Formats: sequence, structure tokens, C-alpha cells
Amino acid sequence: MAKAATHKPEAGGEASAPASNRATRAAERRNAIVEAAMEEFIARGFAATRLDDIAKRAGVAKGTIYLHFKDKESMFEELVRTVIVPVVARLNALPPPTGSVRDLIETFAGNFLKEVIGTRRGDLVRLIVAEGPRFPSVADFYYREVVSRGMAGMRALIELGIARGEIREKDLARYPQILIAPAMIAVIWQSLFARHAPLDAQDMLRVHLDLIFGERSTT
Amino acid sequence: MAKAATHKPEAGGEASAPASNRATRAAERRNAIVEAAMEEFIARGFAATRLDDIAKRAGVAKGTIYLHFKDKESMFEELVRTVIVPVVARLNALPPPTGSVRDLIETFAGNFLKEVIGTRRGDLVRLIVAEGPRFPSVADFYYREVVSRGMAGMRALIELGIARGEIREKDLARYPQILIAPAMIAVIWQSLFARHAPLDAQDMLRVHLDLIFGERSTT
Amino acid sequence: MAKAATHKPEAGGEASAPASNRATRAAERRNAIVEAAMEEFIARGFAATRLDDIAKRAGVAKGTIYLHFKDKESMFEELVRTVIVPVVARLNALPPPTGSVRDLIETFAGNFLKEVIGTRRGDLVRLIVAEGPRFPSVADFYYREVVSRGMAGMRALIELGIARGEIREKDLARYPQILIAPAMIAVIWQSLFARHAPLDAQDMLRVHLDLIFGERSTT
Amino acid sequence: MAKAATHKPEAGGEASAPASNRATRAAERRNAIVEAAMEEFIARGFAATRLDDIAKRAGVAKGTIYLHFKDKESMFEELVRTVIVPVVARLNALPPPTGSVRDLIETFAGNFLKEVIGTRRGDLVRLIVAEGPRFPSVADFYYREVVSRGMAGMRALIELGIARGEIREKDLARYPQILIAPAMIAVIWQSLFARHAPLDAQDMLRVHLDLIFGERSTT
DNA sequence: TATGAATGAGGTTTCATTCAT
DNA sequence: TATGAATGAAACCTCATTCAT
Repeated sequence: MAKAATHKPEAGGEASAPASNRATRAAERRNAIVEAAMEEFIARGFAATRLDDIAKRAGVAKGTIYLHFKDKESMFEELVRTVIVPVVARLNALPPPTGSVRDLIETFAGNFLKEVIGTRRGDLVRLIVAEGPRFPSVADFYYREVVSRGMAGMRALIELGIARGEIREKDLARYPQILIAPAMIAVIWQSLFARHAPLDAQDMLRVHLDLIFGERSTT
Repeated sequence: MAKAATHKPEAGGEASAPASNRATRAAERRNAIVEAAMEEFIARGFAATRLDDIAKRAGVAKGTIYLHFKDKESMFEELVRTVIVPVVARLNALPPPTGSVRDLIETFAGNFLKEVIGTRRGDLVRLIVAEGPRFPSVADFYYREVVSRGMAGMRALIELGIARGEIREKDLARYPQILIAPAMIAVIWQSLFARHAPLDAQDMLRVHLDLIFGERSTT
Repeated sequence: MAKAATHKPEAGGEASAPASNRATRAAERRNAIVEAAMEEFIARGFAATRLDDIAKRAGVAKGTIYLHFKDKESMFEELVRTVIVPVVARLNALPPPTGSVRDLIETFAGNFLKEVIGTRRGDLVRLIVAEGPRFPSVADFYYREVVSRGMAGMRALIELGIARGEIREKDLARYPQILIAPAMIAVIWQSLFARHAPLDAQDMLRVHLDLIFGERSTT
Repeated sequence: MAKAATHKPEAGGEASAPASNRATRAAERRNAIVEAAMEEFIARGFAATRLDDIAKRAGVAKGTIYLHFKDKESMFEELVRTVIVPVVARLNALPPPTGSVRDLIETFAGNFLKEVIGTRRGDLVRLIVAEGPRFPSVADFYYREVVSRGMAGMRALIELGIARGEIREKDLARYPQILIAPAMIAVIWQSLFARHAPLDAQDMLRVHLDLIFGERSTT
């Protein structure tokens, strides 16, 4: 890690020039492997994914993978971690609540849908659902880092909504899952049934929020 | 094991035991294989399941599987069909709507939760979510036989609820998924996070129905 | 084992005809694998031996090896056992001592040399010396089954020789290894240095016995 | 580690430290590699030894090995030579025979046992026995430099003993191997069977010499 | 000269599928 | 029909060797 700064301290300005010492290139390779592995694992699941294909897609030799990961299982586990970390960072960087709770949730969930539905991120969720039971450590990590935090955040918002009188159903605070449920369903729906019956996730979200907050009077 | 007596059971007359003829025994074997395969596929996923284990669990020889199924893929596909058929039959045999729509849904969904959450049937749902993208024919079949019918049924109930004034949110009829969402979430939640935070699916369902129908006045 | 007699009880006389039911053929295959593995392990040592070559030499597919042995290590261990067992049987079937102790030892050791020096059996000894430290279980087995028994037998003979006045050096009974040493040396010598300086093991044995029993008066 | 100071030690004058110039450091590295390789080859045999481990143990990078040796095989061959050379030097520097032949042999063999049994040198003997057949050049070298010289020396001693009347068995001169045999056996015994039955090599040697020279009258 | 990341051939092992019995 | 031994393609993983730095 500290090595990155060692051999070629970048000389100050000028920058762009060599652009790649050993450590940098190693990190790039690792990233390429993570990228490629994500694609393959999502497309085929853990067991059916071949390291050969990951290597080919990442543009490295098979052996190179083993310089970065102990074996296929560890690769899968670390990979999920690696991909999830920025998501967590995002969650933590949420702006403080201003405006109505409904607007807040609508904005947040809207963004979520836009960034998740039909994207690789969404597929990652499905991958975790699919492989979780075989990779308890992955499920645990996902629960700890994403689910439990997300739940806590939702609960806080719901309580705020109740306090402000926007939400009437007081028991909702006990089940923040209800708030998330349609989004989850949308994610799964898209990857399984999109070609039979596409789903307008944003509109469905609006209807769902109407159930919770009551229908909008004017908008 | 008992097989010693199996080989020529009808040695006596010609039709002495019509119930236990070749066709029946074959069907029994096929059932045993289906049962065993379900368990294994659910426990390990398609790719990681070994035919050896299925055969062992079913108490047949490995070769026997190939007398009933063309290959592993076909077995998986047929198997999902086989298991789903009774579910569909159930859906079709629903009693005509009597009483309030809410009671109807509550009863139905309550039963559903009881029979699905934490049972092999629930795992089947997760299995389809997991393997669907690799088995479009499975996803298609599931959509056609279960999802689309379920959706249609839900939509009909919702429209009835709207007509009777039990449901205020008219747009809900466009998204019957919202009605199902918490149940789906509960299924997935149980298999991934039950040990971190068990979920009272029945109670969550009640809260969700309160959102849709309004809180119960007396009960 | 008992299966060998099951399916085709050989019909009485006639014999030669089918000659090979399933169990028999399996045993033949196993033998072929053991034979081939011996050759390869002796020629290259454990680590450098390829299962591919063993399979090829045995005339079976690579996978077949795994029907008989758990993995390469177990194969090596079981193989040494398999090959050593008849040797042990031989040792146990030695005739009771008649004639002079010297004649007895000379005959026995002579036969030993004839059957071991320059044969695969001799190479097995070298193999055990070579791989023993990496396969304690093999060394243990060899010590228990062959070495300790051989030592005990030698000691008994030496004590008999001392009692009869044929052997003067009483302490020899404490080191039966001395009796064996030249034979062992001969085995190793042949496989390492034969082409530089062939060794007449039988004659060397005679000289060694002269040291122990005194030179023969007439012969 | 300490390497930080290594890079330019002679920065001062031009010949400030002639002892620690490039050539010397290279030789030191080569020695470290030889040492480390010996340990590893002895512990695992040729094929199972990894250059990675040798490099790690020697404290150099893997690539450095290739600056000193062409490849793994050459390294093994050169290494045996390197380690054996001092042994040969020792043999050549033996003091001229004074005192009785028995004392001479007893002293020499006693020292040999002390320095070889249970030491790395003894393991080297076993290593050569183990790998010799796969490395004829090693066996040849060992025969030429050590065995044949040792044999010649032993033979001279035996002839001296016969001439002086200390040894009665005249044919012994044809088989100096007999003199060495117990020592060889002891070496092998220790590395294979020490934990089952430790062997007092010095005492066994004494008994063996008693056989050759006759029991000591007084001592 | 020294490094160690990268390579890829080659090894062990697994497992879906076949087929003689 | 049923069996299960046998097959061999293909997977994962290792490690001697190379080469840019």
C-alpha cells in the first residue's frame, strides 16, 4: 500500500507522464479482475463460472488471479465486499433530511431505482440472493454493511414521518422492509420477467408511497 | 435391501397386483428422483449439484436417472414444472370470494406464508430467482403458470376491493406486485437473514394490509 | 469380495469361457493400476510421477484411478502396503530351523538377494528409503510389518547361533542390523553405482558371514 | 530490512572496502541460496521443492536464483557438488596411519558417525540415495568423488590390517563396503525408524569392528 | 545485479454421461 | 429396466521460468 508512494513520487506537478509504476499497474489489474469476475459471476453464478473466462475477460493469465486471491471462493467473497463498499459509503453520505419525508424518500428511492434496476448493481443483489445460502460469510457481510444500515435509516425516516404526521400507520416503523419491498421486487422482476411484462418501477414506487403517505392532493 | 424380492413379484397369476406393475414402480422411482433432486438443487444450486448425490438420496443408480431424464438440464427444467403444477392447481381451486376482500386476502396470504416461508416451497422460489437467468425456459414457465395467474387473481381482488370501497388507492390495480412484495421479501429474508434478525412475516403482512385497507377499527 | 462368486458361479466344469464377471475385472484393473503405479513411482519418485502416465501404462482412463484410490497420496500408501503384504507372508512361512545356523542364514539371505537385488522389489526398498520421511505412515507400516519382524527373526537366529557355539560375538544379538547391512548396501549400490562398479552381492555376503561365523574350514 | 543500507555502501572512496565488493556479496548470496536449497531439497525431495521456498529461506527474490543457476535441475546438481567438496577435502586430509588399524578405523568411523548421523550431512546421503536414479550425473559425481575414494581408502586400511595380522579375513579387502555398511544403515535407520527404535550407532560400530578384528582382550 | 509480478503449461481431481451386464 | 464401473473433457490450482523495472 505505502509502496504506491515509494518508487516514483510523481515529482510534483507534471503528473500524466509515466502514470504507471508497479503498484499502480497491480491495482489496475486487480480492478480488471474484479470487474471481469463480477460480470461472469452475475452471468453464470458462482459454481458455473470458470476462472479461465474471468482471466480472459480481464486480459490476464490464469495464474495472475492467484496473485490477488487465494482461491475461487475467497475471490467471490472479497469481490462482493469490494463492490459493496462504495454503496455503503453512499448510504453514509446521505444529506440531512430537509423537506417532507415523502419527498425525501421519493428522491432517495428514485435514485436508487435508477442506479440499481437493470444495472450490474441490481444483478449483484440477485447474485447475493442466489448464492447467499452457500456463502454465509457473504450474506453476513451484506446484512451487516448494507441491510442493517439501510433498515436503520429507513426506520429513522419512518419515525420522522410519523412524528410529523405524514405517516399514519405507526407499526410501519417495525417493518421498514415494507418500504423497500417494491424496490426489491422490481429488481428481481426485471432480471426474470422483464421480457414478458416490463415493469415501470418508478410509477409502482409512487403508488406504494401513496399507500403509505396518502395520495397526493395536488401533484 | 428388499430388492431381492422385487425382481419378479407378479410371478403368481397374470394380473395379481395391478397396482404394483412396472409403470407404477417406474413412476415411484421418478418421484423419488424428483424429490431428491429438489433437495439437492435447493441446497446447492444447479451447477454445484452432483447427479451422484441425487441418485444416492433417491436410492437409485446413477444410470437410472437417464432413463427418466435426458440430461441434467432437462431434469432441472422438468423438475421445476413437476413441483409447480400442484401449486397452480391450488391457485385455480380457490373458493369464490365471500366476505370482505381484506379477509379474503388476509386468509389467502396467511396460508401462503404458512406454507411457503421456511419450507421447501419457499426455497423453490429462491431457486428460481437464482437460476432463472440461466434457465429462461424455467423463468418463462414460472411466469406463465404462476406469476401471471397470480397477478391476474390479485388484480381481480384489488378491483373488487376498489369497487366495494375497501381500497381507496385506485392505481393499486396496476401493480398487484405491491400486494405480493412483502411476502416475497419475507421468503428471501428468511433464507438469508433469519439468523441475524428473524422476521414475523404474518405481523408484517397485517401492517401492510393496514396500509392498503386502512387500519382495522375494532379488531 | 464375496461378490466374485455371485453372478456367474462358473457353471461347474467348462471354466475358461466367460472367465470375467464384473468383480473380477475390477480386481484386474486395480492390479493393473497397482503394477503401473509401482513402475512409475519407482522410476520417478512420488512427486514427479504423473497420474496420467500411470493411467496410460495401466491401460485405463485417468478417472478410473479414482474409483480405486482416494487420491495420489492414498494410492502411494496403499500401494506400498499391497506390494509388501506378500513379502510379509513369505517371512512368516519360513521353514523351521534345521541344519547349521550359518547354512540357514546363507540360504535365506541368498534367496533374498536373488529375489531383491536388481528387481522391482529392491527398488521398492529404495523407494521407501527415499519417500519415507515424507510418508511417515509408509515408514511406520514398513517398520511394523517388515523391519521389526525381520529384526526379531534375525535376533532369534543369532541367539541360536550363539547357543550352539557357531557365533562367538555375543553382542551381535543386540544388532541384527549388522547381519542385514551388507544386503541393504547391495540393494542401494546396485541401483546407484552398478554401472561404475558392479558388486557381487552373493560373494560379499559369504565374506560377511565368514566374519561372523569364522571362515569355513573345508569349503 | 537492512537492505536499505545495502544499495550503495562504497559511496565513500573507490576501494574503501575491498572485502565487501560486488563479487563477495554475490558469493554470499550464492551461499545463502545453496544453504536454503539444501534444507528444502532434503526436507521435500527434488520434485516437491519449490523455488519460492528456497528464495524465501535464502532471503532473496525468486529471480535472483536464476542469476546463479541455470534452472532447478542444474541447481540441484551443482548444489550437491558444492556441499560434497569439503567432505572430499576432509577425506584427503586424513592423517597418516599411526597406531593400530582398529584404533584408526574406530576413530575415523566414530567421527564420521558423530558428524553424519542425525545431521544434515546424513540427510544428504539419503537425498542422493533417493534422487540418484533420476540424476545420474549426481550419482556419478558422488561415486567418483566420495565413494570410490572412500572405498580405496578403506581397502588400503584393510590391507594394512591384514598385513599387520590384525584382520584375519583376507577377502575383506575385496569388499570394503562391508566396513561401511553399518554406518550407512545407521544413517538410513535414523531418518526412517528412529522414533520406533533408536539405534546406538557407536555401539553397533564397536560390535561390528569386534567381528572384524576379534573382540578386544582387555579394553 | 536484483526484484517479484506475470505467465501458461501442466498437474490433480471432479463429474456428467455412456454402456456392457 | 436398472445398474454402476468406466470414461475423458474440463475444472481448479501450482510453480518453474521470464522480463520490465
